[in-house]
Amino acid sequence: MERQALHDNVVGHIRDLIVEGILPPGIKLNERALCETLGVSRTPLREAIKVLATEGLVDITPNKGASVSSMSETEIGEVFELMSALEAFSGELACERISPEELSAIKALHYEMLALHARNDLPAYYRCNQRLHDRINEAARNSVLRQTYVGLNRRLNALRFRSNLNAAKWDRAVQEHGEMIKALEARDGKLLASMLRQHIVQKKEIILAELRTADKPQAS
Amino acid sequence: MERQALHDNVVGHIRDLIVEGILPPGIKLNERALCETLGVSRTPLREAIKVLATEGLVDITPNKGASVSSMSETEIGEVFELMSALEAFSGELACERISPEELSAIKALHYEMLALHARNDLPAYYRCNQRLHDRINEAARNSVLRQTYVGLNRRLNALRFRSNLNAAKWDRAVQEHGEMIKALEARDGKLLASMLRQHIVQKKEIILAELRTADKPQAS
DNA sequence: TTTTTGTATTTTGCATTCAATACTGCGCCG
DNA sequence: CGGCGCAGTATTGAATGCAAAATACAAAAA
Repeated sequence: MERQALHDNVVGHIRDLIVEGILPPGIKLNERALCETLGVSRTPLREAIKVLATEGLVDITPNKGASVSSMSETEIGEVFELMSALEAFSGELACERISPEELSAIKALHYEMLALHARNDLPAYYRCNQRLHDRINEAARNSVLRQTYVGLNRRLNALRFRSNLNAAKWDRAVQEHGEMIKALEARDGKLLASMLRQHIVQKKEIILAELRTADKPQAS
Repeated sequence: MERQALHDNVVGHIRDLIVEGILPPGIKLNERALCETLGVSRTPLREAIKVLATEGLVDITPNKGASVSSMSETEIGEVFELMSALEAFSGELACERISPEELSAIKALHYEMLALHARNDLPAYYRCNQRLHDRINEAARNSVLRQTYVGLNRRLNALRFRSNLNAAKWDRAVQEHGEMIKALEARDGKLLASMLRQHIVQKKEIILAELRTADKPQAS
């Protein structure tokens, strides 16, 4: 194993632990414990934590240590809001730049999602959905946009809201996807952009509403 | 001075050196030298470098050290492209959320810019311009958007293209600003967004063209 | 003269060590 | 009985030390 790989691996490893939900939001990161888990000393580990903090996945409190970032409701809303703009912009660019092969791949994913919807397999549907949006983002052919998108997406994934969509909303999301694919095929950038934006805003509303109903009962 | 402040100060300090152009793109960051300049040991310095690398201001080559990031022409174009979307979105949100005071402040900046334009003071105009766009971005009231915007802006500022706009283009930019202010006053989000986007795309074209003419002569 | 190769020096990456701050738990006092 | 203070411990932040890699340089051979 190369020498520098160590540091980057540590970043990637901890990031995975966070995004996979193994390290849930708010949990304290004990340096010593993580060192033993990852088999490295504190120096590279601390470097990794600083990096993850700049990525927004970790919060550092001076002299008190680091913890997995737990976003406030408003911050979650803000991330979704920005995501809506990035998705919309991705869609618009994708309409100009997508290749036939990429379009086919996206259509294939869409059909896969139709199947998963019919089969009522929500987790697989989510994974497929993520991949589809990723493909659109990649089709925009802008690596800076891509980086930004991926970074924000990780912050959201770290929160692990696998919302259990009710049937009506799921149906609607599927239908929206269908229309979005049509717009992409027609290379109608403006239309796709506005649909994607609306789609994400919708998602934001659903998840924020769910967060509120999930928190309130505990308080009462 | 607090204990943790040290690390963050190191990040801020080096970042300033880069954004101010004291450390120009491509230059190698000698750890030992920087340690002496900043009066810290290598540990916090290296942490800072890793952070700056995640911010995109520094490139790290394994076992070879760090250097101030020098973007390719395509990458610069990509950053501008994303900026155009962020500015547009900021404008749209600002139209919904801006306070009368914020609007007044922006109008004041605009008038200041008119004066500077008349006085032909380009550097001051640029600073004012930057502040105006910052204010719009802040008026969008989305801290995540703000963070992303600031980060990208720093990467561009590090490149230090203080382009010496010809009169016609400068006039045009000033006029566009006037129209943008009108749209903001009218709370016409869609209009402001499209204008801002066009404005930044314009800026991108100007700067990329200038980069090409600045590079080609050296090669020939 | 140019290239190549072997060595010395520098520089990077990581581990360890040291200092300072925060937490814990126990006794003491109110 | 409960709150407060103080010692002890743990944990964080930074400096130092050490091994591996890269660079620089010089001498020798083509």
